[in-house]
Amino acid sequence: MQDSQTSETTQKTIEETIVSGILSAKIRPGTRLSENQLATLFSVSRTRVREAMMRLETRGIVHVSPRRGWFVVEPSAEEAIAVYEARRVIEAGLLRGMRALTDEGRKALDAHLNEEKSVMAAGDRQRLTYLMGDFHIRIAELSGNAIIVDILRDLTARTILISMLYQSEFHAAQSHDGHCRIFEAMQAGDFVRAAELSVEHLDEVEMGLDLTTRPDPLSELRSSLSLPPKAVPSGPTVRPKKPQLQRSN
Amino acid sequence: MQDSQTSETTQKTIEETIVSGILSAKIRPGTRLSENQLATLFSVSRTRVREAMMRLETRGIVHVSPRRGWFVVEPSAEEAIAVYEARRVIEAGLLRGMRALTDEGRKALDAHLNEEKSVMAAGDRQRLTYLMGDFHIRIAELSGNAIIVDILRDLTARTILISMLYQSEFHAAQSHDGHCRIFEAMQAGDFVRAAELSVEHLDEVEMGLDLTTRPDPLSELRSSLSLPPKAVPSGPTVRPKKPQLQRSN
DNA sequence: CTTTCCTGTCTTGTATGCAAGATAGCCAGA
DNA sequence: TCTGGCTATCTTGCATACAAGACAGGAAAG
Repeated sequence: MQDSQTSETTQKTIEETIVSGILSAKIRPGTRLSENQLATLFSVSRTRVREAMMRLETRGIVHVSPRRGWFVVEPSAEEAIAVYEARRVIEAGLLRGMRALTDEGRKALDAHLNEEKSVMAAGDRQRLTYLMGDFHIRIAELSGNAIIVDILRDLTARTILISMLYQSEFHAAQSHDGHCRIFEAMQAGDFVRAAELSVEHLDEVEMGLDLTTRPDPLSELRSSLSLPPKAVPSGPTVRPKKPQLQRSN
Repeated sequence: MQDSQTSETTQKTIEETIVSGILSAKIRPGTRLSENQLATLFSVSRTRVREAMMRLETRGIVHVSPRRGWFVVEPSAEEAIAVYEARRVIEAGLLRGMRALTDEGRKALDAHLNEEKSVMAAGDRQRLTYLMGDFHIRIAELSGNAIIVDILRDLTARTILISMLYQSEFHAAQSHDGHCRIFEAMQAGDFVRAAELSVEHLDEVEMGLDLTTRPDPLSELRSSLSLPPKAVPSGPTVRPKKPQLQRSN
């Protein structure tokens, strides 16, 4: 938008570089992000880097271990479940509320699915990872609601980190199929069906994870000794929580 | 949570103080938040204050005008619409996905609604504003999904800022009624109905706004001169957007 | 060989200093 | 009276210096 400002551009660049690195699976969960290294890399002082890190932290993408360093988050199994649930809620709610698919929207999604197909054939896995996540963001963009787009972008980034941690093999064809079916329902104007398909699709992907694989081999020991978990989860929780939201398909 | 750490507590305190100030309508949109004043107020250096501001900025709650100062956001009419739409999407999606209301959940909501009623009678408007927003957060908490709770908390804060800008009179009784109806549907186990009622409720509140009232009297002139808008909207938008999501009732 | 402790180094945490833009108020000139 | 410009002051932007915790590696003691 306003690229005339030199100042603001840099911080956003650091943030967006890291986010897009995650979105295309170039940055793994747990990656250390040294303030000094990033500072020299972007030719700025640590101050600016820190600001970017703080922002990314509130977006749930990085995490700081006090006086040890910044790390790309490694979502726990519980967090993984929460992320998928949040996506189901938002994406289903979004599709269900849609009324029509414009011509440009149809074209954009069609082009996207074609690219998915060709990149899948070409075997460019990083690009494919990016596209697979981006499909959902593109749907959000159709709604024209920037708030939802931003939320889903961050959730998608976390989803990709989750895949890198818990996904043994990448069923790209299956995902692509799911996307196509959602698109078909949308084209048919059946957004209720599209919402259902979206939930099913996310379920499929989630089911493809092995959430028993612990990214932190010490976590079991840690919890049995009732030590604090290694990562600060998300934002502050004010009241105690009693979980029980269920699948809606 | 982890109150043992002195360090981390302070930043969160600044952030949460401001957010809860907004949630209870004690802080108006457009309020200037001077780094120096906050620093002396919380007995920390500007550095910490800045970090809190950066976080609040990514949460869409404050906004910085370069070298002029930090301000609590004054959502434009377009942003206001987007916020309500996002809330409809998320809250409806959430309720629709719920399966059962636990006993504690029922009690919590019941107690909440009772407090709404008594505070409404007592006429404590700030507390009432807080409660009216908090009802929706409490529903999110029933899902046990911390991600959704955080998202809705921030959206609720923005909603309250929007009310302060565009709401001529506060139809508290109507809102309370809406809450009660949602609760009844939930108790009856009819979450589809609860979702519909939630959308209707948000529609009602949104309809009660006068979105033609410009908070910035110069905005019309500004736009006719095609100057940039006075506030940086939300996060970065990567692709151009074509708006058209519609009401779902 | 094992254990313990110590110290050097690397990390973030925090404060502070200075730069630079924005603004308001005043003063001078017409 | 009105207009233009200058300056004093207040704001954030950014870099840097130093504090302090974490950790690794080695030396010394058993």
